[in-house]
Amino acid sequence: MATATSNHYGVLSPGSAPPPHSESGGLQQASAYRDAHSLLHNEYGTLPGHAHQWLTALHADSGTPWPHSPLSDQDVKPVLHEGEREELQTPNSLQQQQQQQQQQHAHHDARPWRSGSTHIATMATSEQSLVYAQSGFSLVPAGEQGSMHHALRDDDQHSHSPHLSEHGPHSHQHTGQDQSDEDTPTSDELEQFAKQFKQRRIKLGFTQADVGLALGTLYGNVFSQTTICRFEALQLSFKNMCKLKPLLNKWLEEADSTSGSPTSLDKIAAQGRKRKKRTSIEVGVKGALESHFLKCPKPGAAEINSLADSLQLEKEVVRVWFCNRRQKEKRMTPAGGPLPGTEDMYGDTPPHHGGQTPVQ
DNA sequence: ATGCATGAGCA
DNA sequence: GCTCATGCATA
Repeated sequence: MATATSNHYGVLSPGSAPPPHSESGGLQQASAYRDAHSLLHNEYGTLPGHAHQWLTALHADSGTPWPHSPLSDQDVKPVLHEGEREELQTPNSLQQQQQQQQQQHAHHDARPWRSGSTHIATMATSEQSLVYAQSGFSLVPAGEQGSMHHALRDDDQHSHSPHLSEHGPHSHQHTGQDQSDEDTPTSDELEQFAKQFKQRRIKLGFTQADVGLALGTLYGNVFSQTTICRFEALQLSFKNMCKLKPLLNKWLEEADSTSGSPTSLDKIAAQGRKRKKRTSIEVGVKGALESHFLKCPKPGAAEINSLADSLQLEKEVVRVWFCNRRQKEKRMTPAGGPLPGTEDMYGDTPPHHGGQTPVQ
């Protein structure tokens, strides 16, 4: 509302926006294609020169990696129809995430997610350590990271929302790997689940976009390919992961049981809101921004102004860039995740891991 | 898969 | 104006 720069929306394509998902019929597509695709596609090659990533980013302000509370939701998407599914409609949350913000500034209790299975004493010394710790975990098979896993702290799995996202009349599960779909999962569980989810999804021949749409038909909450992708890649906040997990879990069950039968994939998806054209920030400029970010991850308005001025960018662009940058820091998995040859950063390399395809 | 963007809710 | 959830557009 404040500075709605130069974007004007209101352009809607009522019911037209053709989602070219000509694949959801159950043909071929996804499986093989996606496989190969992602396998040889580690394309964050656009990185200008920031190899430092998360390791260098330590700020004294909000050191805590994931200061969120694992439960709560806020979004009640306006897309649901009055005849849809009532069981799953996320109850309107009143107090979402603001509390966390305060908490994260106020303190940082070094409480690991995993309820006391291991301790993180080694890193609890400073906030910086926490940052390191976070970035540290990337691709370790769940269950092996006894030496040093993420020091995550969630605060309140109780503060509100009695129970929300799921709890349908479902009481069956065939997968036999999941047991917690109603309590707060640990980061390990999330990682594990994400992995299995992706695997199954591909096996069943669904694309990430398909799943996003299906969630809409199942729960009235549509999600984009992006979100599904980020879930699988653990690139969401812990809280967000927790929220999506039950949904995706349910979808898995659905997809599995109805694998083969025509699933009614309808549902409108796009209510076109015209976006501002994506600004492409040049590598040089990006580098400058990152430099500033390292020094000051939270520049004030004045600083943003001068920065924008010297870099010849809109102030809004700079502001958003910093916002996104900060947000990125808080994700479960930094970005790119599995770096080649970086699996034993801590000398804790287990002789083996898992037994299936690691990642794809 | 990811970069930039929008918007809700809050301070 | 921030955080946080989310997604269009794009590499």
